Amino acid sequence: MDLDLRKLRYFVAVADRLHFGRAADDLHIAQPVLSRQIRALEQDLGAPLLIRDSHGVALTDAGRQLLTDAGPLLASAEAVRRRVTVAARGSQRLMVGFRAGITATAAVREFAIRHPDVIVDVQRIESDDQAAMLLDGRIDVGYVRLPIDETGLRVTPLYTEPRVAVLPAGHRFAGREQITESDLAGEPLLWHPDTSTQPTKRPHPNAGYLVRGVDETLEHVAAGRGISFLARSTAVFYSHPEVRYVPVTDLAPDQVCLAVAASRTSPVVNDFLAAAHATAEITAECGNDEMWQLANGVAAQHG
Amino acid sequence: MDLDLRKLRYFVAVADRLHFGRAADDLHIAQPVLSRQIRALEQDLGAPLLIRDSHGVALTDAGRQLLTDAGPLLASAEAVRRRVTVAARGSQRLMVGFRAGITATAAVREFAIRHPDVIVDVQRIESDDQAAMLLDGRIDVGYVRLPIDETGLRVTPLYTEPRVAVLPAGHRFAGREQITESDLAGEPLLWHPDTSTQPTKRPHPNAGYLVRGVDETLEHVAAGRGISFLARSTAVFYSHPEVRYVPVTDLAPDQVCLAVAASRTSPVVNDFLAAAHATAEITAECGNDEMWQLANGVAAQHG
DNA sequence: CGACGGCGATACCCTGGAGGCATCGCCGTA
DNA sequence: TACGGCGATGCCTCCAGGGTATCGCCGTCG
Repeated sequence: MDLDLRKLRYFVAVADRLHFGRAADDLHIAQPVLSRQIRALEQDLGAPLLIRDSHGVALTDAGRQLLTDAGPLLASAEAVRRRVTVAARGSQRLMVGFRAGITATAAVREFAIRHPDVIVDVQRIESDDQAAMLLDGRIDVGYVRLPIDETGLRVTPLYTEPRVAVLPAGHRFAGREQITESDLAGEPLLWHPDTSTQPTKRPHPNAGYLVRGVDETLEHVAAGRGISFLARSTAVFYSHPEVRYVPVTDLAPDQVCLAVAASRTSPVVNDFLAAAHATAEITAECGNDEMWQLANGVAAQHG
Repeated sequence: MDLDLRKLRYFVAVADRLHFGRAADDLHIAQPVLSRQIRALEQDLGAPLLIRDSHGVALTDAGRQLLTDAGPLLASAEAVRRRVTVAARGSQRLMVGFRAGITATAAVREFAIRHPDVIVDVQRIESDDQAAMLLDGRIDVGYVRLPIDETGLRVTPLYTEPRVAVLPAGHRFAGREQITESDLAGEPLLWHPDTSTQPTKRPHPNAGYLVRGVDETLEHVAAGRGISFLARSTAVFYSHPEVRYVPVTDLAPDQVCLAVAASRTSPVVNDFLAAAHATAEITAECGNDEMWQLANGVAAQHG
């Protein structure tokens, strides 16, 4: 009658690996159990999900459909469990996520006027799981940067800010006042894997380097493994002795948005969204010209 | 580890009735089973959900949170199952829902140019479950009318149309060219229950009459049980010998929107949305002045 | 060409959970 | 004080989910 979320989780494991034995290892169960559970799921849904033949395991149409749907459903279930256990503790809590360079302070302060009883936690988030954290309830509201997979989310734009190139200190453009995108044509670019999309797990072209978060980006750029780009406010917040920032005049600006899970409806969340929109200009100030020049002066003395 | 959707469904039944015995009847299981299952769920979540004392059963904070979250989660699970079984049949299908008075023909035709292989089914929907049908996958896209609970949905406005009063043929204003809202002050108004919000199941003030859908509305108005309002295009499509439509000049217009489940992402759905937006003007024509005058002339001869 | 190894399926067993029925304990009320 | 309503408990059965051992198929390699 009802879907069995455990079987669904098992199916996702098999579909990801396309291999019963290894999936069973991942799940810490024996392979025959997994084999039977998948068959039971197929019977339950009345549709074959996998094709097993001598060439290995492949997905059917129904299997592909289930794979795309199962992740969000499991995330929702996780979010429900998380919210219930939080509600059981009695204290009203709101977890706000923010990408590097964004300060939620103004919105939190504004929100606290209306809800002095609600405890607001803030947590930094990264591009590769910003959507997942919203969907599975680890954060209630997120200051996110595009691009983001909007599936299951409600995303509203807040403001934009220019982007800067991240160059090693010895780079030929490192001292420039500004450059254009075409100046950097052919430069090796660090690849930021985005696991928020389908977890197809193909190796990314960084020759094995995992680039996640700003600090790591700066390290890799400093090490000469490639260049990267950052929103200007992020560049204001992070400096590195071996790294220089140079504005790129013709690069599409970075879009900062507010995001919540679409299924999430609560007056507390709505009031925070209102507060965040009301204080958007203050939030945007972190990356304005003044802050940029100030930080740039500091950075210039740094090296 | 994973949430058990069956226990969740059981919990919703108990929370709705606030009575174990009756909830067990609803679920067609014995009361002791239900009692144990709820305890198991509480243990599983690590939080008490219900307070049982001599005064009956009440929800805790955690229980309230779970009740609000459980419905959408169960609907999502249902949607997943439905989509998988449809995908298993191989044929690409798209179910389009539309409220009374709206014709999806133009969008369907436009969509068919791009996707001749996709079978487009259309189905009329009502206000009281338009959101639920989107959330549990019975329809993929909906031409809906506001108000609608946007939780878990992606709703984009299409067009607006004026609204008309629905009056019995013998009403003192039945022959008027137009009236204002204040003219109808004090008139008994039919109440349309909206089960899409919390199913609190309190009796609605219609003295026992269930008013659902346009045809029933017309019957009740004709019987003199009250007056009602309809979007003009709906009035164009439906006529009744004992009922007259009169434009209300100062009533807020009816907003027609497109809606999809927020978790639903598929190129087919997106293409239909694009087609629907592209043909919005054609769709809106059903309620324009010309159609209205034509229908009104017919209706005048009708009586 | 036969032996072997990888991999999913099957056989069989054990335990725990979900269902049923009968009954208890509590409490409000007649 | 007796009774009735209601949720909890005790006890049984049965099946689903977990394990181990093994089979059957097939590709590969000596």
